Amino acid sequence: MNIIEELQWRGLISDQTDAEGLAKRLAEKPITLYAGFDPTADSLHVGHLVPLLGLRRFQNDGHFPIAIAGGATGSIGDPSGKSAERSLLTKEMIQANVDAVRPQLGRLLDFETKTNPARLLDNADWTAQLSFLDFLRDIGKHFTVNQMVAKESVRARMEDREVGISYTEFSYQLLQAFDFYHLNQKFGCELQIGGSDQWGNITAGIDLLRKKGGNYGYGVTLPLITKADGTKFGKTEGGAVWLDPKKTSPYQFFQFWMKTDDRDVIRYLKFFTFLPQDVIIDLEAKHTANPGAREAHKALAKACTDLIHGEHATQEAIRASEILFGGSLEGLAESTFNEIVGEVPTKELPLGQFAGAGSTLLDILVASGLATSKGQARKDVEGGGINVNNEREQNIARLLVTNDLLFGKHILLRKGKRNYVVITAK
RNA sequence: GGUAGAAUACCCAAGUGGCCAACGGGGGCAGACUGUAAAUCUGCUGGCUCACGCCUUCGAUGGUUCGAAUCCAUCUUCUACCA
Repeated sequence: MNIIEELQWRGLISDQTDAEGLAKRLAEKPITLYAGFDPTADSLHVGHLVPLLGLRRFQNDGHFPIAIAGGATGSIGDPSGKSAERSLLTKEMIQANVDAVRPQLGRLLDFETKTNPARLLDNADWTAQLSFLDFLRDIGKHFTVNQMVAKESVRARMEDREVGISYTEFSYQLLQAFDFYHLNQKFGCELQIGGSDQWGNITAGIDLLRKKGGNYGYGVTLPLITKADGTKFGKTEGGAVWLDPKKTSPYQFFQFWMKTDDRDVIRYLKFFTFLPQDVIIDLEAKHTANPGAREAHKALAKACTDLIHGEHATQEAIRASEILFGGSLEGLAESTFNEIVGEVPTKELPLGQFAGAGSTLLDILVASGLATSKGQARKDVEGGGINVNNEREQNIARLLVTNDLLFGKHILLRKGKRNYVVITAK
């Protein structure tokens, strides 16, 4: 099975230019391809994984991947998929974001291999020093406003008279096209992959390749990840699910995948893991036969966490999950409990708060972040949603005292089924 | 620039002098059932309080009134039609 068939089987091809030509080209010899990632935040999130893993899939098949941290494009703002103009980030923020995102991009690609090493570049390197006049003469001349306006991302914004589109964002597609051209000239890059919202930007690049250099380029877009319940993929109560362990801990990351809707889990295995076909087919059979066993969920969560945080962190996340969802804390060894400290959101409070009469459970709930106000905390307790050390507590007058501390220092609070916070007294 | 209309809690949306912390829907949180799933049913959904109650909130500011989301004035922002 070749790479395209593999991607098709996984449902990872949304659209492609010249499918026949690309298949033929790939069969001849390894291709150089790229995908761009604009540093809009100080970390990538799970939504970025699809194109990033896409690069890796090509690399695994012997091709040369290039990941672009978009220091230049990120400073302009891509209008694709955005219903309103975004405010610009400062140059300092962009640089900080690029610095943060680079190692994340790097981690998923292989730079060491002798046969087809990956490259990691910042498009600011070849865009920043280009003068405005040169850009207009060398690049702008090859585009008609007519075709630029026809792009979905631009048209949508032009039709909405309230929001409109700035000249800055309008120009985005030219910058991205220039990237493709530059990479084509310098590294012989012939293929660009990206999310399905990137179609217009990719074809703009292919056009530029042909008009300016007489070269032929290909484009493949990957699907937007959807959820069975119609909500947006990659979001939780706390916002996006980040790859940075400081923003989303490995335990939380692991749990994110564990919570996947049954209807989505097989698709996600195909999208987000490198597990081979036969393994996924086997998991699908098991999942269909006995969904309650959650075999597919476990495999998905493990594979994804391994990939992003490494095996060691994954084992800790699995261990913490087993402890927390395994049942009673009865007879739990301190060393075992310590495994979940820091994995689960942990809040340190002064030991003095538990001395003597102690503090009210309500206050501690607010301090832990599990409840947003005392009123909310009271309702949660009255509603039976709060567990202290895994035992339901419905008394709103409950005080937490030294005696409640496990091993003299911890209290395990839980709201609902799976929102845990470890309180550590110091 | 002129005329008419609109602005309500996370979102949509009722309310047009006291019964309004404000109907209803969505979303969110929790409970039951389960499998850390989905669907379904139930409760909650401004803050403080054990509670009576108190405080803050209906675009902004000022006013009328015993009493205002509701009436008046000014301002701001949006919408529609006209220029």
